[in-house]
Amino acid sequence: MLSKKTQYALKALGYLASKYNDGPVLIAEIASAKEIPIKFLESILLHLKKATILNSKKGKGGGYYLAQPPKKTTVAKAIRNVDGPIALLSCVSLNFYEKCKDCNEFTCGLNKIMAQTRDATLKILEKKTLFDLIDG
Amino acid sequence: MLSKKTQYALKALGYLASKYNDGPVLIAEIASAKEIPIKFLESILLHLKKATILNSKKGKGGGYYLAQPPKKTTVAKAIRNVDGPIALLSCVSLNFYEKCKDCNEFTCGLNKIMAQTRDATLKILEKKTLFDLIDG
DNA sequence: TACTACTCTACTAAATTAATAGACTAATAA
DNA sequence: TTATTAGTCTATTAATTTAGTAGAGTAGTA
Repeated sequence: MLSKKTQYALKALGYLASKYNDGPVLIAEIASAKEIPIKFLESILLHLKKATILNSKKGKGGGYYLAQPPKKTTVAKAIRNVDGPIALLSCVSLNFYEKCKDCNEFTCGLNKIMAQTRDATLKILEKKTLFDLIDG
Repeated sequence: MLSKKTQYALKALGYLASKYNDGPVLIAEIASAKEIPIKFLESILLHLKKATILNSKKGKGGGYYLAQPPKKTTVAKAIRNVDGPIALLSCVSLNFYEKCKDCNEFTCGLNKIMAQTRDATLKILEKKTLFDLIDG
């Protein structure tokens, strides 16, 4: 399951995608539109900015906005940045790989199943973008 | 990511699948073969028994064994029994559904994406069985 | 009837997740 | 140039989940 934090992140990104072209959006506006605790959202947005998914503008008229057009950022990238691995096991993760301490990946039945699952999941999440997160 | 508990469960089930026809297997044997803390494994196996995935026999010559032939139990069923939902969000879970408090499922972009992901994942995990967990 | 092995309850420790508080810094517009 | 607005950052806390441990009890089998 995705963490609450990731759900908040995706909701916020969907909202910002829908407001793309409207200039910076206040944290407070996103928080109230999507019912996210404002301070928690603040840290999430900051994190996404460091990941170059978002940009921000300070001062009056400032706020957060997508660093690129909505269709340029995949949902997979967003999830990985907040939650980490998408795969169900570290030993089949492409971006957060870690070897199992005691099992041989060439003979491990579980490894094979989870690798297939990962592929099926990524086939979708690597194609979906922030544009697809816009409600409608 | 699957919890450690679920990983242990799947490893143990794979081991029992490989020993199907050999009669009951001792908890201690499974634990040492798969490097699982024995007391922790004990509680996992008991849980799987209550879920009718395993049976056990007490006394000398006793132990745990699969309640059905390996190909009769799906990996999806095993995961659900230990970890709970396979879907990435409760609002798209088939077996552990819970409504999001504030979003409309018909218009929610995230919901649609996650439902697709769930379908892709289940297409695999509902077909794979404990037989596929056997190392080789 | 003694031994073996599963059963069950309760507890604890560690890690992760979720959320909050508050001081600080930078940009903007008047 | 200064008041205001809004993002930045650090630290802390609370809640929940996960992982693992201990030990007494019960039941089946040879």
